[in-house]
Amino acid sequence: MARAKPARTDDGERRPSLVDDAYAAMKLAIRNSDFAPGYQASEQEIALRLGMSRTPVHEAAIRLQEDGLVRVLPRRGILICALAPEDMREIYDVIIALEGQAAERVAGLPAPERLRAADALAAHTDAMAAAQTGGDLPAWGLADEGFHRTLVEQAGNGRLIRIMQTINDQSHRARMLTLRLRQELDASVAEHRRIIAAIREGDAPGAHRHAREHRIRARDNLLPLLENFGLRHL
Amino acid sequence: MARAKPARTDDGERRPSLVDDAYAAMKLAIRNSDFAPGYQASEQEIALRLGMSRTPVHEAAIRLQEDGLVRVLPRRGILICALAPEDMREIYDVIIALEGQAAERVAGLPAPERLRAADALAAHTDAMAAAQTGGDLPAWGLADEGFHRTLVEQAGNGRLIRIMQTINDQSHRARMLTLRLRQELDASVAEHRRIIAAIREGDAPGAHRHAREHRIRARDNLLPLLENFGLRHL
DNA sequence: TCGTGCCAACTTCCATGCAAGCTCGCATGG
DNA sequence: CCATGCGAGCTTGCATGGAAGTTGGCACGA
Repeated sequence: MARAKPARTDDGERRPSLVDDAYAAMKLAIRNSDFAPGYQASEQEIALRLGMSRTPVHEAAIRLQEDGLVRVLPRRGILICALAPEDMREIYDVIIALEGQAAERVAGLPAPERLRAADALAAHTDAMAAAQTGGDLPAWGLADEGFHRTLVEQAGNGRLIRIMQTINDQSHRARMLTLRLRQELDASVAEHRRIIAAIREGDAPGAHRHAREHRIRARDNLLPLLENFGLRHL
Repeated sequence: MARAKPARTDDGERRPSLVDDAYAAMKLAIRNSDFAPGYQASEQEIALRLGMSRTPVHEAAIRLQEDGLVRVLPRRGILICALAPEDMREIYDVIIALEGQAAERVAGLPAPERLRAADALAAHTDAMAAAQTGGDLPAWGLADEGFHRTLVEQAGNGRLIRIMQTINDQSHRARMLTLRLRQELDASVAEHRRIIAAIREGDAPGAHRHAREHRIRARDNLLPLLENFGLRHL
């Protein structure tokens, strides 16, 4: 007989605690800019809104602070972090290094695995091309995100995945803002295809180089946009 | 008149809260293997030992879990994480990528700054050479650590620094264990000097490549040691 | 008008209480 | 002898209260 409230699911995962709920809710709110950067909320207020007491909210705030999304100011509240162009430079430096490494790893996989990975990456890239001809910008963004997430996941390095996840959470708002300003969507598709080709051939250094250069070009397109539009913090 | 218990120091830093104390104490205990990997402690017990209540210990445990040093098992206690050789492979992948990027950045700095950085790096490397001829292994380890920390710090990327700090905390125990097993200390000194030379010349790609290859070689020396000694978890 | 000091309201920090979940050992029945 | 059920004692999850720190506005004096 199935238990009504299993403390663990069958695969060993814990059921979400209130802390997890608060963490997820706050993270989502920050992603969607329901909590705008610079906004200073009190734990009490958030707890009330989420229908729980202050404790789980406080603990979730600690985790979010560790993720770099908020700052907990002692006795003053929770501050939603803003990003300056300088932060985006930092973030891109990390992305450039780690995604290049991930691509190299994927290209170094045994043939069956790396071909499967290449197929998955190609599917995302095809979706990008389709969205581009259809003029569907959100779909393009989603497919692009899928490509990069898949690339990192296929490298099979849990720490690398986790770091990239954190850094992507930080930069999500900036990506959304600049999506409609970018003029070089077709270049991305072409570069993705070069990365995929290198992976298919098992050309690890080539995959590394192409992934790296793809992100470097994206950075060099993005940073001027942010600075010219005077986005001191977003 | 100076206040007895300033809430903030003059440069805007917060005074350590009990949570910070607990975090630092537990982190140190893990570093020193006072808490051995695999050990399962109760928050109550740690709280008692540190002379505080469970709350700050619990919150510190959340931060340590975010750092990957412990796992908080619901209603069962705090488990000190162990590292398998597989984890070290993951960790080295991240180090290889990020330290290469850091070296590139430092080499790309304006001449005065990068020469100052090179001098600092050279000082650490000289200390390594001296410790080596003197047979002082702990001093060698400390100087080596100083070199790599300086290299990353000089790149001036806060996120990169933070990530490397976290990953170094994770691998600290493994480094200590293998320090006395390594046979190639002189190779490290030579490779460091190559990195420094590239930085002095402002040769960013060269600095990147040398830093990368230095860490790749170190990994290829280290991983077999761990596996041959049957260190399933440490 | 402007500067200064003080107080009230609000905030988090931390201790503690209660409830619920997990573990392990013992008793019980096959 | 072995399997099973059950309960005592342990653990943490979460709520809440008191204490202490921070802020902002208002009254007061120059």
